[in-house]
Amino acid sequence: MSEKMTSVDHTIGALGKLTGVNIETIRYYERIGLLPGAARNSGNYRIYDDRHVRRLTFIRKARDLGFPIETVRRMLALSDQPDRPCGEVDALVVEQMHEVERKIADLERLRAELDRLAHQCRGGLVSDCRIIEALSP
Amino acid sequence: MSEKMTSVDHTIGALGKLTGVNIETIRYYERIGLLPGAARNSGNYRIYDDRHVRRLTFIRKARDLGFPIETVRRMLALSDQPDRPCGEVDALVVEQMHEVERKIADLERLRAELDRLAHQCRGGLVSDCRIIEALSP
DNA sequence: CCTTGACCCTGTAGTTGCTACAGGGTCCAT
DNA sequence: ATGGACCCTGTAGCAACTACAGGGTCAAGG
Repeated sequence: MSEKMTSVDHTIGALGKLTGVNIETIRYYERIGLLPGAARNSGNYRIYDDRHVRRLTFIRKARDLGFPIETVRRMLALSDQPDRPCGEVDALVVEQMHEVERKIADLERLRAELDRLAHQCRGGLVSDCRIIEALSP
Repeated sequence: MSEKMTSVDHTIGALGKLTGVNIETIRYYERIGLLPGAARNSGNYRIYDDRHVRRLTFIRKARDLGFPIETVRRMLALSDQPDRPCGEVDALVVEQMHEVERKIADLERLRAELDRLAHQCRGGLVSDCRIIEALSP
């Protein structure tokens, strides 16, 4: 017996439901070479197998963590080379974490600024609105 | 005497330097109707006056606070109607603050997730990388 | 057998907010 | 008059999708 389980085939709609990825997005991933092309049935429908399901699930999880597409591409390439050290993968994760931390810091600064601004409203007319004043030179 | 100060004219490059806005961006703002068109000199150069400087400064500050362009457009429209109440302006600021807070919350969740992931690296081979495992189904 | 509705196909254009050319014209100081 | 800095229009590109338009396919019900 093969050690592989029987592989189920899916149309693009079924794959989308399984992975939570929009159909248009799946086709987009194929177009940019992120997800390998699928076999086609007699009516030219894409037919996906379990490897596609695994790969697209990987992509979705990585995207949900905010990794850019090009990084996901590199991660997939790495995951296809089992004897390379794990360090590069780890580095990508750490870099993404720093990126997220930078964004958080930027937004915290914005939040403080907006908070300051919002508290200046005295409910009068635009002509003497502190918010608009603050944005004017 | 007019109560207006003498208005200085600027080319697009000078306006860019004054406000810290890229020249291409200034032309873009004109194209989308955010900044009014400028007068032209005999060589068809745009010539800006102080009202443009004020308006573009307003735009830049609002954009720096993360307000979407369409919101900036509404704010500018409001600031042109001095006898309307300030409440709508305040509402836009508050909504933007909530938006920023939502984004921060999303990113905090990501950061925690990434942190968890990064700490799983044991420095081995890709074939037994916990990070890649975690992203696979 | 035929129809109907859900599904699928390709290809292209739109989104947001710029940024980057290409291929020209203008201004001014030397 | 010439060189370099500046300006013009128009278009295309970026990220990462999303939304059509205008078709073809499939399976179930009548």
